[in-house]
Amino acid sequence: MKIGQAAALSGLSVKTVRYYAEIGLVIPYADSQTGYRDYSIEDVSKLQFIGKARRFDFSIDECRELLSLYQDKTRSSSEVKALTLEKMKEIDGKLEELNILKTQLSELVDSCNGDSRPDCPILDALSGH
Amino acid sequence: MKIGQAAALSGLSVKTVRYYAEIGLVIPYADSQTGYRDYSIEDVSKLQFIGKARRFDFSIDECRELLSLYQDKTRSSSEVKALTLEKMKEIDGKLEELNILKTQLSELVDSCNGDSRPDCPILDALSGH
DNA sequence: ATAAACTTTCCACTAACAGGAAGGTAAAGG
DNA sequence: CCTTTACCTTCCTGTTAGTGGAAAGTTTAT
Repeated sequence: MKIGQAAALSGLSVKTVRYYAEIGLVIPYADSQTGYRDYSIEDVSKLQFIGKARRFDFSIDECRELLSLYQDKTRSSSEVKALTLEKMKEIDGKLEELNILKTQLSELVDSCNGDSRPDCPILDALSGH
Repeated sequence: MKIGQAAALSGLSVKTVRYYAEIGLVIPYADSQTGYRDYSIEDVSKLQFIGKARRFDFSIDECRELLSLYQDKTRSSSEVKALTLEKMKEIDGKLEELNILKTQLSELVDSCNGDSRPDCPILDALSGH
C-alpha cells in the first residue's frame, strides 16, 4: 500500500512515516518505477507499535531498541522490563520537578492580587531582593 | 564587566549569556576596540531574572514578555498574574499526562515477570492484538 | 483530456542552547 | 619583557522529532 494508507492505518502523519523511513526505523519496499514507497501489513504493524511507544514517551532511539526486541523471538523479557522501569524513573523525576514548580508558582500567584496597580510580588520574587 | 563574570554572577553559562545577547534578550555594551561584550550590573540583574524565570519553566519568549513588564514601571500586576496562571495550567496539564503514563507503564511492568524467557506482556501491549 | 488527489525530493524551520575550531586579547608569573 | 594561561571573539555543526512548503512527477476520477 502507499504511504497515505499506511499513515492512516497507523495513526501517524504522512510526514512522520516518511521521516521514519528516512532514519531507517521502518523501511518500506521502494517501487523503482514510480519511486513510491510501498508499505506491507508488517510495516504498518511496526508503525503502530512505534506510535504507541512514542505515546508512552519512549524516544526514537528507545523505539528502535524496543522494535528490535519486538522482532527478536529469542529475546528475554527482562531487557524490556528494564527499559520500561528506567522510563518510569525518568517520569517520576519529571513529576517531582513539576510538582515543586507548581507549588512555587502557586505561592507566587497567591501573593499577587493581580489588580491594575504596578506592585507585583511575582516580579519581585523573580528579580530577587 | 566581561561575559565570564556576568555569567558567574547570574548562574548561567557563558554560552547561554552570549546566546541571550544574540537573540536580543540582554544586549550588553560592545567594546569597539576589543570586541568584548561589557555587562553592567543592570544587565546582570536581567540575566538573574531570566535565569529564575527559566527555572520556573517560562519560555524565552515569555521571559521576554516578563522582562518588559519588569522594566515597565506603569505595568499592572494583573498581566503578570495572568501569565503565571497560564503557566500553572500548562504544568497541570503536563502533570496529568505524566501521571496517566506512569499508571499505564506500571501496569505493564507489573504484568511482566522480567525473566529470561521471550514472553513479554509489555511488547504484547505495544503491538496491540 | 483534464482536474483533483496523491506522491516524490529538497530545503528551511522549530527551542534553547552545547561543543568545538581558529584566532585575538588580557592578566599573571618569571 | 616575554611567555603561559585564561579568557574572549565569531562561525559552524549538532541536538529532538518532526512540520511546513515548494516544485515536480503520478494516479485516479470525472
